[in-house]
Amino acid sequence: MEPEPKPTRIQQKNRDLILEAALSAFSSNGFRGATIDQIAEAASLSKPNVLYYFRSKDEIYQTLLTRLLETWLTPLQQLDPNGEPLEEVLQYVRDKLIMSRDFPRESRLFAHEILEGAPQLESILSGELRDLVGKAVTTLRGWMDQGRLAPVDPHHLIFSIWAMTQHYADFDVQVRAVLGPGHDPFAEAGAFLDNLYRRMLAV
Amino acid sequence: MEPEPKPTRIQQKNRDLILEAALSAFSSNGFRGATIDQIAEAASLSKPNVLYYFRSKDEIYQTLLTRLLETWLTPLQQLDPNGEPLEEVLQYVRDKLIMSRDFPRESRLFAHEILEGAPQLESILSGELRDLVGKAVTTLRGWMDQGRLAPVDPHHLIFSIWAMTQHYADFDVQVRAVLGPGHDPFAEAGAFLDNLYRRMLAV
DNA sequence: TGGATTATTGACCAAACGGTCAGGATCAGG
DNA sequence: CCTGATCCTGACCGTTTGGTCAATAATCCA
Repeated sequence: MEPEPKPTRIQQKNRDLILEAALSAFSSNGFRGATIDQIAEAASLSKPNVLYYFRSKDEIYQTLLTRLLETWLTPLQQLDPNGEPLEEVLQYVRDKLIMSRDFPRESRLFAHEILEGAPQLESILSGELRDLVGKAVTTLRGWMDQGRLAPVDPHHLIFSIWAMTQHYADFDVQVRAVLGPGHDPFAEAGAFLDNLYRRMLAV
Repeated sequence: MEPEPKPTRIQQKNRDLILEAALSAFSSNGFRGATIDQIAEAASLSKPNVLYYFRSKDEIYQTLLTRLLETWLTPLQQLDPNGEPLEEVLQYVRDKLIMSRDFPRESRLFAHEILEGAPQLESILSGELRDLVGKAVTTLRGWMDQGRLAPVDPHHLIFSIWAMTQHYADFDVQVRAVLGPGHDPFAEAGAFLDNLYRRMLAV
């Protein structure tokens, strides 16, 4: 095993700077579209200096992706089997919409990765993610069997929540262009989705 | 005005070949991720030959995008104000889901473009598209005012349909990874969405 | 069939890109 | 204040990429 020395103060700061800059770059241009120069400039570092902290562009991307994945999946884990079914689902929808509003770059980063066939995430998708979703599906199906939630396909219920909440981050330009000025997409979406899932899931 | 000579047989064939190859390349790698060599190989042409038919990579992309946009927006225009409200909406959902199933590359091409801020489409989004959506919104609102459809925000109703149907094309890898083998995502989604919009919109 | 038009390509170019390296600046600890 | 470790950079390298061009091949039509 390698000693794995603890990072110095400067290392901490610069690694964070780089990852922050990389998040912006990768999320708006995809992996291939983003350049190290771009990241370096956004982080106010020289290109060789960026490559002093990360061995390659790939390593920056990989680090960013895995570091963000956990955060991204947290809300789904908070679905409480002992809670009030409808309220639990609505809370999940709210959480996901808030994440789209407050962390649109993260959402777009994952969107890019999946769109391009998820070369880095494939194993996680059909591993950790599948298990996590599996648990949620069991919980949801339990509620439906008990007659506390209208019976719908639980997998597709989850997909629908992902699709509709992330849409407001990933397709933000389109949403705003179509709505025109004088709209607050996220506020309106909050009300719309609350109503939608109440109607769909109320027994 | 330029004479604009009519294309020869060979021009017709090779332009189509190139656009077909470009659709595959751009949809799976985005604009920057795709290369002219890649397109040339997929079209079984040499790179200079590709550039003989299109002046630049940009021109290929632009041509592809505008040529596909009309097809992409057709279903929304078919919303008939004189039809049965619920049935009209359900038909639109069905049409959009079929397009996701049969033309996933087109869906991903647009997804990439919007994700990256829609540099080429911005004017269309807040022009033609906004108008088109505006008409549909008027129709929907009319139905709701007449009490023939449950009252929901028409704009976000349309967004929800886009989000949920295109999700199955754009996030195909994720959907399949989470579902595991032995599933037909599009068939299941068809039933799920039919039920969803019935429950949401029934008076 | 001949000559003009159209189609095709190998060789090439400049810019952008990911990455390396030797050497100098800075910093932390004794 | 010295010394070793960490930090930083200008110059450089090989490759990829978008695009050009002169020359050759195929096609068309009078």
